[in-house]
Amino acid sequence: MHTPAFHNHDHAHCTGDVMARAEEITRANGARLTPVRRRVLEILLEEHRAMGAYDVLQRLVAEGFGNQPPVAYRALEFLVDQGLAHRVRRLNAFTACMTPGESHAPAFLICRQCNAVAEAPAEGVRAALEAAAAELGFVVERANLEALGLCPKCVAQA
Amino acid sequence: MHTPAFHNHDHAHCTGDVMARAEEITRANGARLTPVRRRVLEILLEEHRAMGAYDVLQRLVAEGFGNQPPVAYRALEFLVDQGLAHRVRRLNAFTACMTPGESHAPAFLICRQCNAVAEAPAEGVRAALEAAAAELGFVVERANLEALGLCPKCVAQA
DNA sequence: CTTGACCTGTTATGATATTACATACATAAG
DNA sequence: CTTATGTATGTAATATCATAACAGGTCAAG
Repeated sequence: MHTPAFHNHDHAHCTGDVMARAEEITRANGARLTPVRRRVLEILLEEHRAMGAYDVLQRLVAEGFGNQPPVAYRALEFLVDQGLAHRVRRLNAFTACMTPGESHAPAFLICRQCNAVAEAPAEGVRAALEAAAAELGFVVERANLEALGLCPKCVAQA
Repeated sequence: MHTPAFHNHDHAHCTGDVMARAEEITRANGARLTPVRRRVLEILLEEHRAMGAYDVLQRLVAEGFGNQPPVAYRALEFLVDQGLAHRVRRLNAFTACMTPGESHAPAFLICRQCNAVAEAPAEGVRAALEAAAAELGFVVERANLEALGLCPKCVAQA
């Protein structure tokens, strides 16, 4: 499961918003939100969880798109490049970005008990990371911030 | 290449130190630093860079250890569990930890130009991450902090 | 010296990701 | 309108990374 912050929300509404933002962003970047790409983003939003490339591919096949891995990987890579999706490396998976265009470098909180994944706002974390990098003269362009631990529910149980 | 902080240092010396610390740490944890495990750690220290499991395996084979992937993966997993090595997910690779036993949750700085990897001290980053997680009631146990960007040399060139 | 826990080796397979090339489509220049 | 150009898609083949399952070996405690 992928929740924006371990609580419920108006799902259909947020999906519509994000797709609209996606249109704007890609247009602004001079990129094309083609059918496969759009569909992959919709799938990520619908499923609302971290999905493997092959999971996405299965859905695409069922809808008549190409059935080879590159079809999924290319669309996913495009979405990540546009800031519309994120790659969660710990899970070999991808999720739709819930706040495209805004504060980037979110942190992902992954529950080792129930596998829930939440996207946490991480401006402060990014700032700290850039500061630490700057100490060494390193310029950060992108970051993967992933934490493994226990979500609120599983903390309560334990 | 894996450098501790994008600059030179006394390599043989740091390797010896780390091995000694490794002995202490595993003994303290009631774990056994067996020949394969010790050798894998030495290999990581010698090569001084992020190595894939299969790279490590090749070295092991050449030295008469088992030649199947689990041999490498198990030793590497052990070292990671003991805090003697880190997994860099972005590279599907592992590196020896340069400061075992100390401040953990280092951040990795990966140069997209020359592929150098540096381990940066990241207490501040970890603190910020834990704070952000705490906001959502999430308890962080482990974290992968990986930044992609440009190292000092490559910044200078550009 | 036997038991139980853990470590190692091996087989087999699964899961993830990319390279290379062919085809199709969009856009803009002629 | 046609052609040239860049970009996107489809497909085959393969590379790379990782784990499950089981057999045999080692070691220390009782």
